[in-house]
Amino acid sequence: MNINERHADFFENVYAIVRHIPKGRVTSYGAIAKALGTVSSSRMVGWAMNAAHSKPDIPAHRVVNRNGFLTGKMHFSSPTEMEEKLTLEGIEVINDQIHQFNIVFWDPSEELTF
DNA sequence: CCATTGACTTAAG
DNA sequence: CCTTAAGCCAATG
Repeated sequence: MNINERHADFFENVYAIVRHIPKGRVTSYGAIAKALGTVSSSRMVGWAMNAAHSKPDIPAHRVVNRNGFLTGKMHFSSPTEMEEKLTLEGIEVINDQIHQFNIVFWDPSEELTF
């Protein structure tokens, strides 16, 4: 592959996983990064999400940090959009944090059955 | 081109 | 248990 495709591949990988997050479930940046084998590059997952705005069907609202906080809510069209969408999917959000995060958490590894 | 920042996480003190 | 440091790497000034 070309040297220029090296980061794009990572981005596409992130998109693929995020798209596969089941409705009513959430995951974390680190979990995605870990699934890609680059657990230390969890920041790049967040950056990929920022770039994901140009992509359709990317439920970025289902991706939160490892504490279940909606750290990225401010990056949406509306600061409340992320919270609203999660609530509509049956996820309880309290004070910008996902309630029972450990229950609704979705491990990307399950979808690694490519 | 160098410095700073950021939708993160883990480890160490 | 709470606070800091460091690693990560692209983007922006």
